[in-house]
Amino acid sequence: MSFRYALKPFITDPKRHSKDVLFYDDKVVLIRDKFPKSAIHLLLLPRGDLTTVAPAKLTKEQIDPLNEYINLAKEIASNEFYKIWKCKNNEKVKILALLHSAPSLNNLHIHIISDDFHSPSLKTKRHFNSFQSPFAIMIDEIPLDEEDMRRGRNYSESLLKRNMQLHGDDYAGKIKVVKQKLQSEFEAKWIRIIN
Amino acid sequence: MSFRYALKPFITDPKRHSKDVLFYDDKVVLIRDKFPKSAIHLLLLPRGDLTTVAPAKLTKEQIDPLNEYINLAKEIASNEFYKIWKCKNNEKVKILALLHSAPSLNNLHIHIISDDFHSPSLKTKRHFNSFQSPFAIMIDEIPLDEEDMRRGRNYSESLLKRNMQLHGDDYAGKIKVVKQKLQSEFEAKWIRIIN
DNA sequence: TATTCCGATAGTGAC
DNA sequence: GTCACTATCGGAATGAG
Repeated sequence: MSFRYALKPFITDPKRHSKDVLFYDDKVVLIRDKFPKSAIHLLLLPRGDLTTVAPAKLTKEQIDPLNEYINLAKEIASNEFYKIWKCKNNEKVKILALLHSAPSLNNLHIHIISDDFHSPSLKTKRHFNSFQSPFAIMIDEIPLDEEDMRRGRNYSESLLKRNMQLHGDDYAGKIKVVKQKLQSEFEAKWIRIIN
Repeated sequence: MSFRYALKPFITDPKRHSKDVLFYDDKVVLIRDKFPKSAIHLLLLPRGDLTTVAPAKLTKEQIDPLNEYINLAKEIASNEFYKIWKCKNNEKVKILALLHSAPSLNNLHIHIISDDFHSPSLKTKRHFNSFQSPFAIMIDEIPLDEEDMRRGRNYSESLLKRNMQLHGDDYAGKIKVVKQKLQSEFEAKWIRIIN
């Protein structure tokens, strides 16, 4: 089987992967991303026919029934985050729910991810842009407009190659600099809970 | 002093560098290249006013008096080569005399080099193209035509970035493949003399 | 185009 | 569109008693 179906075993048999599964029922499976791009990074996997739908083609009717699961997943992600990190100034962690406009894994998966992007697995400009450019389709953007260019694969891929932008600053392709910036921002806000 | 004058000490004081100097008189110094790009690679350094002339601007009147030195240098290079290598089929080693059209070292230097380009110091496409493209000005091409594009630095530099070509085959930028090819050709022809 | 160091970029293969 | 590996490509510094 191709790497493009790496998520399929979790959908078909969540019990077999209890170590990585945080929640499941007959509609969804919630797992930890194997290569987390933030301090907390989960994937919400619909189990039914939805698993074959392209993110850019999702309809309101398809996404609405998932909203309660998305909120649940955000809550679980938040709890997982607070198991490890404590805020220095009483702010709450911000959890995003989004889809990649041109994912490489074929089973539909919603990213549930904290907004820090501070992680050893975030290594490349593509990683960064897949969350910090319009390549990331926020859940509330669904359904995409009929003319949205992210329906086209070529345009979506071009978004991954563009210069990295953070807080309005252009970092070109300097991922090392971006990662240092993200790290110092994270460390300014969060402190690890010793356990 | 800038790296661009790395050859100057040899010209001004050849006695001080006897380990690297194979011949000198009041007109020239012949040294081993510090980063040889072939089995044998020497540099012939004119000592007088010629040391400041750009290779592409050399005149016939300037180069003619050097011809006997060039022949001597080729002879010395050949002898040095045969101290280490023996041909498997009685062919002679071919020694080239050439200049780089846009050298990075400012003192005029004529490369005296065997035509194998089999050396650990030949590492990059630029190295290869500096000898195996028109960037290499053969001694008998001097003086260059007035319209020769190699008089322009931009054009000369572009020659270093072009695809590598060997025996009419295009190797794109694949220096690893080119080096393997050069190595097998060298080993097919020459055998090291144990000493 | 001198080298060297570092980092960004690009192609490949995975079953 | 994934990751991991390898290799290629690209800029910057290089000294200075």
